[in-house]
Amino acid sequence: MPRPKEFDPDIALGRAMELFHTKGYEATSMQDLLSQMDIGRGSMYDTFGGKRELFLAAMNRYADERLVGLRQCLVKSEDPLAAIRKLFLSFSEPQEGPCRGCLMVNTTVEMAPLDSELEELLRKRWQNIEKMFAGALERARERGDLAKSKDPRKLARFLVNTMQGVAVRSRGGSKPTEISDVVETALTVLD
Amino acid sequence: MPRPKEFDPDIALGRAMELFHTKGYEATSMQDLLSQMDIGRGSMYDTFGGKRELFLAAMNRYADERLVGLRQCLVKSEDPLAAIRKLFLSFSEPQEGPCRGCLMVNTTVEMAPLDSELEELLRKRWQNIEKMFAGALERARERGDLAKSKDPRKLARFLVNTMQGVAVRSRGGSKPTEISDVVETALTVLD
DNA sequence: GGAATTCTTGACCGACCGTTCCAGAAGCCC
DNA sequence: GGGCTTCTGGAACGGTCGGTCAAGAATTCC
Repeated sequence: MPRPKEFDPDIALGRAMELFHTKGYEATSMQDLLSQMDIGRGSMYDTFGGKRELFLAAMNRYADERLVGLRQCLVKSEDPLAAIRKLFLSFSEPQEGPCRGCLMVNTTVEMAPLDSELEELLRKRWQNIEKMFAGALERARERGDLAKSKDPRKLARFLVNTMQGVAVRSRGGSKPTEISDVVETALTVLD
Repeated sequence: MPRPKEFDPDIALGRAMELFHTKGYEATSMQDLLSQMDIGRGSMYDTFGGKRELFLAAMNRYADERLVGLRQCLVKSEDPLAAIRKLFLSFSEPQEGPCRGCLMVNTTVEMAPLDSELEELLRKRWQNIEKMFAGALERARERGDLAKSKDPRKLARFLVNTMQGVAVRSRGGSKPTEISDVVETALTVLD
């Protein structure tokens, strides 16, 4: 039997995720990561493989967590339209800590055109989110909360686009009132 | 009198701008820049100062050009609302070359939280653009093309947010039809 | 206790980073 | 042409990059 690891890979990955979220891929050095994860170089390369692999793992974990959150908010909700409204209005609440935006958006902007594998991965993730919104909107339509004339998929794409824009603004340091203006206006398309 | 430069700083800056636009700040090396700009190291540092200064110059030039384009489209238009519609619909036209998005959005995402000087610069730029939209919407309202109940500044923020989202999607490799869905839906808030 | 296996630590690697510097070329004025 | 000044090209700088590797510590099985 092998000697057990002295650190928890999940915790270390979580710390790496935070760092990538804050600084992006290129601006984060291995030394940054190692000191933040509090493990040695060897442990890092043995466990995760390398910087790129570590980043991919962090990205996927972030996306998974976001997806779970959205699913809980959208799919399991009894009133999908109200859930969407609540979700978007929550974007304009002031958040603790520095403005980091959304790691998926940050990565799409920083790396998608330069890394076709990552681009494909992100495309599927965004599609997945879009489908979740489309499903919720479809349910809202069947419940009679959304006009029959509306196209759920088109609306879903629009909502995702609004989220992406808000993520940019958020990372740019926009004040909550500005974001509030945006989401309130965006939500009027559901009326 | 000094010996004249053998290269045109404007052209060199334009080439640097393209490279930064495509690859971002961190992922672009001085060697990349020098070979693309086709000048020597010394000339570069004498003329522009360094990588960061070069980037700032490139950013400002890009923002200036974008601003001029928007001004021509929005401020000088006789029918502001139609101009806005035309502008946004143009986003969904297929574009030549690789998907690079918008340098202002890319920089906001990559660097704003890590560089307070750049963050402030970008904030002013975005505000400027927002004001231009707000002005056009105000004129549309006075012309009777926009309902009196609409808030031009709120709408302007929303439109800028939509642009930012579209820039993200564009850099992520979205197809024109997807972007078309987004802008068509977004434009319905003007009705 | 001894052997086997795995984990940890940190020295070390070549490559590349952005930057500096200088010798020489090239233009202008007298 | 002589004397400036500026520009050019490339060598060289220290530092840091991501990654490798080996020696020693720690754990389990026999």
